[in-house]
Amino acid sequence: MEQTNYHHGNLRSSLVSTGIEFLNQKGVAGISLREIARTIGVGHNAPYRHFRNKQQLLEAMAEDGFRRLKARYTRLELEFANDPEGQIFESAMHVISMAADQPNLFQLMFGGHIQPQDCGGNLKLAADDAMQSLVAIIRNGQRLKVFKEGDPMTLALSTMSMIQGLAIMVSSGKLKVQFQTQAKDSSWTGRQTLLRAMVLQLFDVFLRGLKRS
Amino acid sequence: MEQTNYHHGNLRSSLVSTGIEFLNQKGVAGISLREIARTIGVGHNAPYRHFRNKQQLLEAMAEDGFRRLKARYTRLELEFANDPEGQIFESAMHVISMAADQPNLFQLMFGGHIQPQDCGGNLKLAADDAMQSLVAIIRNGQRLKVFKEGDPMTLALSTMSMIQGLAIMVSSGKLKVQFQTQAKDSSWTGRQTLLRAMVLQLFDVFLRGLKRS
DNA sequence: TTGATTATGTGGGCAGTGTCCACATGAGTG
DNA sequence: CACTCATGTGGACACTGCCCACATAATCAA
Repeated sequence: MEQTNYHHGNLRSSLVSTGIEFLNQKGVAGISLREIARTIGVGHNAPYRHFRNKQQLLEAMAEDGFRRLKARYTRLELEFANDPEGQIFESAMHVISMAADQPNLFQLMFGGHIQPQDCGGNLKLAADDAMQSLVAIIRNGQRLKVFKEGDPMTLALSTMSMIQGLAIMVSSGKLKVQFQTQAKDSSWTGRQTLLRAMVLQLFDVFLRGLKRS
Repeated sequence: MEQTNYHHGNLRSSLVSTGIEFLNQKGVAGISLREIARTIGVGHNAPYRHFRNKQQLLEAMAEDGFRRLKARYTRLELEFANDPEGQIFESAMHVISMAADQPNLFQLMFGGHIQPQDCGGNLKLAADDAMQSLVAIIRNGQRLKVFKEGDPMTLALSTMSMIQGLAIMVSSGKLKVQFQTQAKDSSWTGRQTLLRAMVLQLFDVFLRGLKRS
């Protein structure tokens, strides 16, 4: 009897998870507190015991996404130690494949639906952590003479922008066409390798620069 | 008597423009067909004579944004002829300052709220035009030996990603902090020059590459 | 054990929304 | 003038977020 869902139980987490399900299926605009409560099998007012607003539920869902993102970041940071280029590319790849797999969640996280200053700092930290990791990676890469010199913050912001941009293009479907038409193999791993190849090309421009010489 | 707004008139364009006003003030989620109709002074069903859906009104508003964007693009393309780097930077600057001035409109245009394949191709063209312009600029820059060689489409996609990423960071307020705290001069031109300086720094990383030499 | 307090879930209700419907009105055309 | 068609009107329905008072289960003090 793990989940004592009789009359009480682990709501809140149920709300968040089925919320994310609905998010993936019907987009941010298609989310309804009442419908979530209905499918969980609970009164239409139960969610208000765990979230003050619909907005707060959305923030909790986004926070869940940020948390997963950060967990993976730190794993990659260890896995590719002493390979800053690998660290950065794999981080980018992770964000981008998340944008490909769960475009709506990505849109919720980065589309301006969330105002980090509203919720109790909990979310703001999660969102900033990625930035902190990036700065650290850049700094390490500069020490190893892999990345160019200069203000690490500026370099990190540029890198973040590039990653976000790629992810946005993927999540909004502007890149999907090209790597879907090629994809005879429609399995997840198939799509993943194609996506990887494409991002590799596009990210290389960023690493080496658009200008000549 | 330009606007015969008595019983008939130029609705549709009124709907779009006051729609954009509401968008700027209250965000995408805060837009209500009924409220728009109410403030225009028209029945709550009048909009349905011009748009099948709320969605279609949103698309029309986004299309308006795309149109303005493209108009500026072609102007810049002429103004900075034979200066591909200038063309690209000014294009980026334009997108980004739009993201700064009207973050909600920008979010509507690129945040996944619009499915270009839905509306009658009219919007899809407007959105793709920017891409076409970029490819042309890149090609010209390659001819002038300013940009590196390689598939122009790939280079254009990278550039587009970088621009989008910067714009997203600005519109979602992740960069606002830094260039607002510095801004003693809070006038539009003041903010604009600060924004310009910041983007210049960040974009330079993209032009020269993150890697060392 | 018992009794009170707190956390959690329930139903009713209200204003507001998007969308469908039948109807009204006005402009334009034969 | 009559007819048609584009455009605008009010009514209605299901649905939503959120507020209220109330019910129930868990927790804890005595």
